[in-house]
Amino acid sequence: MSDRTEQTDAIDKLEVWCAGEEWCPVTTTATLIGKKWHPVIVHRLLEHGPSGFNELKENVDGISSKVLSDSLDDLGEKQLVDREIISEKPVRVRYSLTDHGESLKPVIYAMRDWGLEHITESDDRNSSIV
Amino acid sequence: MSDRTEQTDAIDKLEVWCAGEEWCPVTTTATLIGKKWHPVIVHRLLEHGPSGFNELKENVDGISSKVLSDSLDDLGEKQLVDREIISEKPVRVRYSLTDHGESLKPVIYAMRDWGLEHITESDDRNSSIV
DNA sequence: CTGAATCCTAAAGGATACTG
DNA sequence: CAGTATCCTTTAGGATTCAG
Repeated sequence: MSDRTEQTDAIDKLEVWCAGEEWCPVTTTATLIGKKWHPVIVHRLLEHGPSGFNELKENVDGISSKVLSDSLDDLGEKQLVDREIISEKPVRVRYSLTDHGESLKPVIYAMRDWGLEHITESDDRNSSIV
Repeated sequence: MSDRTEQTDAIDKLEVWCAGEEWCPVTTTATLIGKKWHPVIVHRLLEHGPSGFNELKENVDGISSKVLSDSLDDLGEKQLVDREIISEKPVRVRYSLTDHGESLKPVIYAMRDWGLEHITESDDRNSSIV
């Protein structure tokens, strides 16, 4: 209902965070996804689409319930991820990216691409990425 | 001299970090620049080119000496930033991006672009990015 | 000017167990 | 299935001071 209000709050927080300088767009983004698991979670949601809790946990791999839960809360507050209850009994939930979250695609994919290139570099030492 | 060795070490660390899964390129990148100030530091070096310590500190703005120093050490270990002493007396140092660090440009710029778009949204509430 | 050394606090992350 | 609740450890970050 009052999702406009919540969003405004989130944006206010950002402005505070970026104060001290003629605010920095890089910092803005870093603040949102600069947690250990955030980029991976967003990536998995981009790749696999809307997912249940445990499904997501499997895909992320290595994350504990608590941390995943915390991370999803945080991503929710930041309007990047949406949580939808799709069944009461048994409880079934579906996490998906909001439009806002979806818009991070270029960032996440840039990260993915960089990772791809630079790990390859170690396997394939003679590749000349230069 | 043995910079090849150091680089191999850094990459080994990454591989360890990414173990537990058929390694994840997103995580790889997140591990490297997923610290509070790392993206900003790299960004400033991209924008302003090679910089002295205090110059960099000014450009980053809001960071303490200790944290900047720690961050630069870390970025150095990861072969993203190079440190060069250009004068002994008085001590003058120049930090610059390695090729490796320079290659992060698309990632950092993707972050910057996202930040630009999504803060504008708050100033200019009626803009329809949709 | 360029940091290193200390000390401290807050926050993030993780292990484990349990619940509706 | 989808979490919460605890508890604990680690680490990041920050303030301040000192030094080459």
